[in-house]
Amino acid sequence: MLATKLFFPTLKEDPAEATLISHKLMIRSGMIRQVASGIYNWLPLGLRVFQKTENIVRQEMNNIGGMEVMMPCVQPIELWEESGRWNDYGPELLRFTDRHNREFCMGPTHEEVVTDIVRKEISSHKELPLTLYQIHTKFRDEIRPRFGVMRGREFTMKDAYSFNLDEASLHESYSDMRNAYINIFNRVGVEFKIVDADSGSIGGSSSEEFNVLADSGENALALSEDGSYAANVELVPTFKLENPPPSPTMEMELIDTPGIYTVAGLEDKIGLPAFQGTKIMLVHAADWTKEKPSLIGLLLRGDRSLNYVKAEGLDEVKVPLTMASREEVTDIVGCPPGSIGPVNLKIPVIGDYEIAGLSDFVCGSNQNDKHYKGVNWGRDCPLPKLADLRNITSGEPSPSGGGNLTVRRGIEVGHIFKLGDKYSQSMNSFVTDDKGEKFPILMGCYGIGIDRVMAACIEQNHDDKGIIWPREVAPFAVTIIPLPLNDSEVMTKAKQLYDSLTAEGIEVLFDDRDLRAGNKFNNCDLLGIPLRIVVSSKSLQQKGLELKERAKDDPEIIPLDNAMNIIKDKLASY
RNA sequence: CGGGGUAUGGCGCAGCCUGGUAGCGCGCCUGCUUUGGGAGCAGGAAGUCGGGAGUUCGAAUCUCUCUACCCCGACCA
Repeated sequence: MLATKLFFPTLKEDPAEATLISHKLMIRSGMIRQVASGIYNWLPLGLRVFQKTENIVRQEMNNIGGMEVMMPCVQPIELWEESGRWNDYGPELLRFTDRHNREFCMGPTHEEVVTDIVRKEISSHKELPLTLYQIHTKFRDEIRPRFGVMRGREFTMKDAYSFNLDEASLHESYSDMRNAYINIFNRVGVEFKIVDADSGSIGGSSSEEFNVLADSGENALALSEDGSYAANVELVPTFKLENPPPSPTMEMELIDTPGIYTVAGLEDKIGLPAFQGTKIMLVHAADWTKEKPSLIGLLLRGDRSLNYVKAEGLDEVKVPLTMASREEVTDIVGCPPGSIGPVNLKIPVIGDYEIAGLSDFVCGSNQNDKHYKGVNWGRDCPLPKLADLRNITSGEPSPSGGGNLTVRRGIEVGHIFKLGDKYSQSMNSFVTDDKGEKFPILMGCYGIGIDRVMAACIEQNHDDKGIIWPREVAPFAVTIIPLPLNDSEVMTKAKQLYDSLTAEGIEVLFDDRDLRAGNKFNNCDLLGIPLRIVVSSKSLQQKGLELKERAKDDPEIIPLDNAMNIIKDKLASY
């Protein structure tokens, strides 16, 4: 490919709309441009990387016997009513009507449609197991799209679905898929962790997430020292305390705390350590209705954060978890949020296990601008019902016993689920087994966000000059820069090398643009192409070429007559 | 949806407080020089100042309103 023929509008400066490094670099290198919030154009250079990523996924899916299909983006309401998700899925599901006033949605995922295919066409156990997949556009009307294609509304997902007769077969499909994912992410060139995960709105029994480790990640992962335990913090259990709290040493006392409505505020202004404080979150109770709002308080130690998944697991709490509005709190409790506490609170409270260990603690007084200090369970306020409510933090012991946990950030790029018979039951997808009995087909579903993988890959592979693409996803393997353009020997040799590499199936960007060398070098670094070859009159005098790896600082001179082999070796080792 | 912010040539920004001629850098076009890490000089083109309404002799600037985009929170590949 000649650089003069490639449309890749690069930017010297960071675009104003981007904050995340991968987002900035994708725009600056001319890979993508935004069309609307969370919706992007893929320009030629971006699409090259996109298709390479897609093809790695496709190859690995085919390797485990997956069969590619393509299902529609637009899906009818009927299928979603059957599965029950027309109600369960919130405003994230983009719904609309056609000219005949029939209702449709843009598919955020394809369980319903794929189940519909299978229930109509498969009726015997002899036709199982079956794995279907597609690489296709999805639409989720995210509340807040951000970070470029990392969290877009329109995005591309590889979604695979396995259909199995029994648990053993499901498990086999699941572990094949798991291995395929490991191959995929290794080939894409990202460092990742597989963690146990919550199965969320998709439903199903067990699931694992593939997370690319990156500080910018939205997931928090708990990893044990010895590697024996890895889970999304949403899932990591905490336990009842063994020991009773220390004996009280203080009397309960009402103190003035004007303008202080947060634990951080107490810490700043009256020097209270956050772990001596408490906080209470008021959420909608299970029997909450608009007409009759009823709330429940969730009490945590001041320095802890509420775990939403655990909270939603409580019978008393409305799902999805909804924080009470300021008005609801004021109406029901009699004072606005920020000064609420368990002493004489009029609504039920569930406390995190850990609060049982507190004595002489500080809490809100249910009067504005005042807190209690020196509060003790039993004497001043009954100990509430306890449950596991909080997120684990770095340094706590692993549930597996394998040392302490470290919490790290990760970008979720893949998720695999055992769905079981959730969709088969609700959508009536059954097969007859060898004894003539009917069983619901067991399903697994397996997703990879293609766009997200690319962004995550850049998060892990860049420097201050630009992207450093891993070999398999790089838009080109090699750039050739002839210097100067008007030297006929340089051009001849450069062209010969270009032709030889191209003939070997190696993708080369030939920079024939009439630009200064510095422009080309900087562009080349920005685009992140693994190998750069400079053919110059200077190096030709020594019968050599200059070769520089993107990931390394210094170039080397390689002999012209052996250049092909050296380049091929370099690429092979990349 | 709650909170915060931004909107001015293609891109990045200043100007707004204190109303009066729309400016800078990069990019773009022409010419000359230069030519290994985002060149120099000279000349040039390009802006409904996000939309609408209002105040005013006069609005990028003040007021109201709408919209879009970005950031922080609840969602997920």
